[in-house]
Order: sequence, then C-alpha cells, then structure tokens
Amino acid sequence: MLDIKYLRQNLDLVRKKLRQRGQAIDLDRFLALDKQRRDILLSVETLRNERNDASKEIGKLKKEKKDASSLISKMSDVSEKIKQLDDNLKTVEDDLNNFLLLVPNIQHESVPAGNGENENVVIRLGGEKPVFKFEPKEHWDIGESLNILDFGRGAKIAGARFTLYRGLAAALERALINFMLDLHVGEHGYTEVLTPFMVNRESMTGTGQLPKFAEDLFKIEGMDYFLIPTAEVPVTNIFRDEILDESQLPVYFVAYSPCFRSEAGSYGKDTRGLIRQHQFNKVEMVKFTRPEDSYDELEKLTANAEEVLSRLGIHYRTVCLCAGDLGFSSAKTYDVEAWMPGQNVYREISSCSNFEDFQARRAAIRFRREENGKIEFVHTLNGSGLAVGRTVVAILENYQQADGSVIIPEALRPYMRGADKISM
RNA sequence: GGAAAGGUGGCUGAGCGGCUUAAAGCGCACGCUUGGAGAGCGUGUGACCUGUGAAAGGGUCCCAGGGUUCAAAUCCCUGCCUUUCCGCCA
Repeated sequence: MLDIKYLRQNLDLVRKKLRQRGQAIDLDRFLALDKQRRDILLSVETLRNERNDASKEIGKLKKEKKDASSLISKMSDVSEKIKQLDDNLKTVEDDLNNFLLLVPNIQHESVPAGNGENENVVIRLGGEKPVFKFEPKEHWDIGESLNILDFGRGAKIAGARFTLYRGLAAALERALINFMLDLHVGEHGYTEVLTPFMVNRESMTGTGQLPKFAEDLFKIEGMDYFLIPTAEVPVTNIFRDEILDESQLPVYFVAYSPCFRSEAGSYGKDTRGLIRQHQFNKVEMVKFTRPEDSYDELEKLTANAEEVLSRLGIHYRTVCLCAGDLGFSSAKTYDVEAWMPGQNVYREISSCSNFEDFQARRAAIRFRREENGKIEFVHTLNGSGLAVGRTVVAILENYQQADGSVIIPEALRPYMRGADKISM
C-alpha cells in the first residue's frame, strides 16, 4: 500500500510511474474519495466534541439534581446525526481502502523502463555452461528413464501439475532443502523458521496476495484459510502489527515450505516436467531492514541466492526486471535464472525483491528509531534461496551423462548418504 | 467435540453507565543527589486520524463486529483468540 499523504502530494509522479508499469489506475477517484473523507471527518468530529462537552454537563446537572432534559433531547438529535455521518464515513473509508489495496507499488528509480520479460536487463553471469558431446535431454526424459520422476502417477494421485518423486530424486529434493538451509543459516546469518503452511486472510492481505490475486490461491473450503503460495507470506507476517526496536534490525529469516499455486491463467504453459507445479518446495529468505539499508540488503540477498547455484556448479544469469515486468508489491526485483541445457533456456530459479514499505504499511510492521523515538515502517525483502523443484531440474539437465546417468554435485553428497550418481 | 474461566498500555493489574483525560506497581527516559554506581527524590512515558511552516487544538483506540443509552472499558448479542478440565487423536 502506498502512503496516502505521499500519494496526495505526488499525484503526477505516481501517475507517471504507474503508467511505466503498464497500470491504468484512476487516481482522480482517489482524490475525490480522499476529499470526501476529510470533509466528513471534520463535521463528525465537531459534533463529537459537542456531545462530549454536553455529556459532562449532563452528568454534573444530574448530580446536582437539576433538570437536564432539554440538553438530553438536544443530544439525542446530535447523536442521530453522528450516527449518520459515521455510516457515510465508513462507506467512504472502505472505498478508499479498497482502492488503495489495489494500487501497486512504485518502482525504484534504478529500475529500467520496459514493457515485459524481453526488456529485462542482464546484469551478471555466473559459472559456465557445461559442454556436452551428445544432445542433452530434458529433465522429464531423464527423470522418467531413471525411474525417479513419475508424472503419470502424480497425475493419478492428484491431477495435472503434480509429480511423484521416487528413490534418489526424493532424496535429492530433501538434500537440496537441507543444503540450502544449512548454507543460509551457517554462512549467511539467517535464522531458520518453520511456519504454518496455511494462513488467514489478514496475512495474505499483508503481503499483497489479497485482495487482487485471489484466483492464484488455493482456499480451504468452509474456512477462511489459504494454502501459502510462498513462505514469504507467513514469514513476513511474523511481525505483523508489531513495533520492533531499531537495534533488532536487520532481521534475517530463512524458511523451507511447500508452495501451492493454482496457476490460473497458465493453461498449456510448461505442461511437461517439474517447472510449473501446483505444489513445489522452496527455501525462502526474508529480511526486515531500516529504510536506508534496504537496497544494500537486496544486493546481499541476491548474492546469497546466487551462492547456492555457485556451490552446485550451475551456470546462471541475473536480470533486473524492467518496470513492466515487476510484481505488484515490488519496488525492485532481480531474477536469478539457471541454465537448463536440456531445454536450452534460462529459467527463473529465484526472485529477489525489495518491497520497501509497501508490505510493511499493509501489515503494520514498524520500528522505533533510537535517536528520536519516532516510529517508522521497516522495509521488507525476500528472495528464493532457491526454488527446490527447479533446482532438481537444473541438476538433472546440467549433470546428465552420455550413458543416461546423472552425477550428484559434490556439495550435496553428504546430504545423500554419500551417493555420487543416479543411474539405472 | 463437552464444560468452565478469561481477553485493559512495554509488562503486572484496578476499574458501582457520567469526577477515566484508564488507578497503582514494575519497567523505561531525563533531572537532582554521588568520586562513581545503587538507593532515594522529582519529572516524564502509547498508537492512529485530522490540523499546521512547526505547533496549539480536536477526534478515535480497553480483542473484533453489531446493539441498548443523551452518554459504554463498564450492559446485551455474535464472532475470534487464550487458558484449564474431560473426550478423541499423530
């Protein structure tokens, strides 16, 4: 959510920024609602003030056994008026709030212009592409011929976009989770948390999934619970409605969680393999920082994600998303894309974002400045560290051998009972 | 699932419908005192909205939402959450 005062005072700038993101938002409606709200507020508060004074007077008169009936009947009218104005105010405030909840964040000045994916800017390459003396296969072929990924039975058990892992694939998934958590906790200074995988509506609203993106979520029938689409939601909401001490900041959390996404609107996209599933595992990093630190922290967060790929020996590139490709809540996002030789493409394997105070304002996450005691919103950031299923894809495709086997990267072997290879 | 008790500020904890602008204590901050610390004494101690150059001022907030009343932390209803006991359960 944007700061209402900032919006009021920088209407043209906001309009311009939103246009760059490809967002058509009617800011005149905001102006009208905002004015209405303040007008009503002024009159209702004047009446309240009058009533408060009169109430004291009535109390005094009663105690002195004097007649208060004329004042009481007068206040009866005033109360009636207050009630009406309150109703109006509530309507206007609801409208205003609903409007603000649907306005996306404003991008940082360093974000490049552009309309979509194709205009993202590559800022870094890491590692090297493997060289194959044969035609590398796609991971779904590798996984099926090794009998470690069973797409047919996944579909039987649950449906399309669900997969059954078997044997060393299951072990590999679990090894990756532990490897990533150990790396971020042991070397990058994060604290591990394990959260609920279902959350309530407030949490979803706090991080920006609701109200706008309800169709992307799985909802529990008959209860107001949602399956999390990412651990970002429960982890960021850890501090919802809290005021932190400045000395606590920055806070770094890392969490493993399964993620559930309806993938509404992606019919026919990535239908084969592990790339786009209704359920997948992810290790997520989340940071709470002071405003002046958040862009440095974004660089470090992105480097933490890249480090996972470096340790696994997988080539990647890092792109800065252009204005038109940014997510709803983000002010700036780097995507880390792993090289997938079987498909001959780079695929997003981590997305690292600075939300500035957008989520903090929605979720009321604040901190107290030491020097003056003032309360401010924190900045929140998060990034995948990494998407586990897609990392399995990258390993299968990058480490495949001519004989159909797959070498296990050394960093993972201690997590896989010493196994160094997956073969028939 | 059955029964009961509760939800008040950073914490503990008062609060017969009007003198609550939420008592008191603890904590915290500042000052006095001290060689220094402690004790003692004094002062202060929330958030949000509105307003302004900044203020003053005004308003809201005692879990949430409704209701009764001239007036609600206080009375009524609904929901949520917590705790205890019983049942069931990985």
